[in-house]
Amino acid sequence: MTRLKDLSLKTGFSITTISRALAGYDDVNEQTRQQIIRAAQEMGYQPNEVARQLRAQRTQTIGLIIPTHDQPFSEGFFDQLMRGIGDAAGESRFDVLVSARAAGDDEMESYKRIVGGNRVDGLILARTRHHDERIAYLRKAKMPFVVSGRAAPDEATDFPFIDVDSQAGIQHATAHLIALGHTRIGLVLPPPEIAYTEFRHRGYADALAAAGIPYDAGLVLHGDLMRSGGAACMRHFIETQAGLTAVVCSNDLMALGAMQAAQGRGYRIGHDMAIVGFDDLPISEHANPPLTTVRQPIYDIGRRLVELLLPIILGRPPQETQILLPTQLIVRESCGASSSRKGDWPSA
Amino acid sequence: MTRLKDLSLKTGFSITTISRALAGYDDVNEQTRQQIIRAAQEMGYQPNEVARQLRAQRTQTIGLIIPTHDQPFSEGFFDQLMRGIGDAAGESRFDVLVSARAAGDDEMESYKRIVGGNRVDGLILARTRHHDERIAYLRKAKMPFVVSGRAAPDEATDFPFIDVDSQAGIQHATAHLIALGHTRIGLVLPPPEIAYTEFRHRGYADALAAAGIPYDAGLVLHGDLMRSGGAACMRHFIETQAGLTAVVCSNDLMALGAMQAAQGRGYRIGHDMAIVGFDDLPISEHANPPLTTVRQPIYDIGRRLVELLLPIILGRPPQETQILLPTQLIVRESCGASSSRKGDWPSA
DNA sequence: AGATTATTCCAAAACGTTTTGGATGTCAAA
DNA sequence: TTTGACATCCAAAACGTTTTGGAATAATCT
Repeated sequence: MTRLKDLSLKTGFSITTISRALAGYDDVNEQTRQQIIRAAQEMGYQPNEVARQLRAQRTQTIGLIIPTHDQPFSEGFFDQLMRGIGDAAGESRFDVLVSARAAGDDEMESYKRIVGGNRVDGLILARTRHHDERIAYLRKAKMPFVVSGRAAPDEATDFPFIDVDSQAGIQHATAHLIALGHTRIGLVLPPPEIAYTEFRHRGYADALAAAGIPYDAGLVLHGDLMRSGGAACMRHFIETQAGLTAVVCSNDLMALGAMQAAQGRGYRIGHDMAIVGFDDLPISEHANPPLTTVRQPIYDIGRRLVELLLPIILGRPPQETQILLPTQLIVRESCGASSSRKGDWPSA
Repeated sequence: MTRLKDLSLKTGFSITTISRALAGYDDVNEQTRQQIIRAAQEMGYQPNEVARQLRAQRTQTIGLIIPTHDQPFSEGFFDQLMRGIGDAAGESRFDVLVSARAAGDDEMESYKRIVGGNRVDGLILARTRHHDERIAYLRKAKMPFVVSGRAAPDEATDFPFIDVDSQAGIQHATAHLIALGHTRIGLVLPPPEIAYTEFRHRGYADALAAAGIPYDAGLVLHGDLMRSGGAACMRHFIETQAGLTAVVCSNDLMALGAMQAAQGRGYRIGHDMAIVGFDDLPISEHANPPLTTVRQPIYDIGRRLVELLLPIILGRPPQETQILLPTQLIVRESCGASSSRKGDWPSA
């Protein structure tokens, strides 16, 4: 690769002048500049970004560490998030460094290597956990970061985040089922260690309380956010909760798993079993039957994470650094609302 | 952040000795080494990766430039590919630099910035195009790269790649429809500029020829690889090709779009209209009805791209650098094979 | 003319590593 | 007592930039 030194040799000007000419400083003669630019083009000069990074102590790069083995993003989720992040970053000429946690390697090691190793100017965190040690670490390291998802309701959220109001979202979904006549409604939550789990739990409880339906702990299970978890929970419901007619799942993948499991036991989704999900993945519209779900704007979340992070990196943090987006209930067939038998669900 | 210099100040040893102690050289006294390691831990030393990169002229990073605005990856596709890439890269302690092409920015600029800027040790290319200028550039720049998808059949494929045998895949799918009794079968191809388009075209033609069915150019359309394109093609088929009873789509997204369009016109998929796709996205199993499709192992392709690229980067290219993986026909309901009315499709 | 001000250029330092090529001191062998 | 051999350490160079703080020359003003 051509370096400034090569251009210096070729044109006879010093490295300093070459650098300044290309950077557009006005203390270089216009004729000289043209000559240098021509030489740079001829030799196909591209500045060495690594050297720039070292010198400037900035990388023009955003980091994203993705969970992969234990709890991968839902299919269809990462896609959209990454696209939002990539688009917004690209527009500001930032790149995205994606690191998958090496198998057998401690997750924090990845963070320390990337952050301590000065590979990024800022980081995007996904899937907030209780007393998240990653957040504590980043704060101590003074590395700019934004988080997708706030802390659990009983913990302080003293960091910038983008989140959806999933409590209200689940509440709407549950209330919708109640309005359709359901009274025994199951809830499949994410694993307890995930911060947003409690918001979804509360949204469900809120809706029951508003309708005067007693809360039954037997109707609440934790799944693994994957299809298999949703299926397992549904089977458990079927075996232990005879009068149950509807299930709220904390994400679409579990809802799809639950649908399959119920269908496997002879239930007709939207007829003798209602199911709603959360996310509105592209999948869900095409599910069989199409899934009623709580939509969160994943692509947009990706974009806004970057739009929030960049000013923080540049030292101009906006006033609003904690952003809660609304969700939207998308009613399709899996809840039975658009079928003919609306309102006459069997009671327990 | 702590630097070697800080450790030097603290322990009294030179920067050289610190560096060599931590790197495990045997020309440093064991007691000294322990002392240095202890100091490094106390001060939370993390080597500056950027400085390392500059010095070593290696980045331990793989580049991936994703198409985003004009022709984004299918939802569910990038997910899996990225996970395969991330996992395999992580296992070898490589990171992945993902760059989204900035809006209004020429795509080649992204490549030049990343490659010429020395930001990566190697690159993964997706979506080979005809006479792909990216490939020409990378070869000239002597940057290691691997490609997901070979060149079009009439062009030389003189580069390392992983691909699936989509010609055989489409042929199987088409033959399957023929075996079910279909004779007028539509084909929705990818845009003509994509290299693999012609393979899919040929697979379709092969199957027709083997069954003695004449090829009809009116039954072949190009879509945009997105849902909308599949829907548009299906509507066009319905309006212009009265006797058509089946459509082969070049990816699942277009198949889903085609399904919706046909359903919108009153067709019952798997009964009076058969549809098959290509990819086997997670979506497809849950489609309504479940989509018959040609499965390609996307996650595995991601992994193998990395497993092929890394030895090339390290200067030990394997013998086999052009890998063709088999596909698998996944028969579900959208082709009608598993319905009761097998074999009695109306003829044109 | 001499003094000031522009204009145009550049040497050297710095960013944080790793590696090269010794330097220094110690100990055993001659 | 000298000579290697070995153990332990380190100064300096290099990776390719950008920036600092002038230097040299030419143009303009008293």
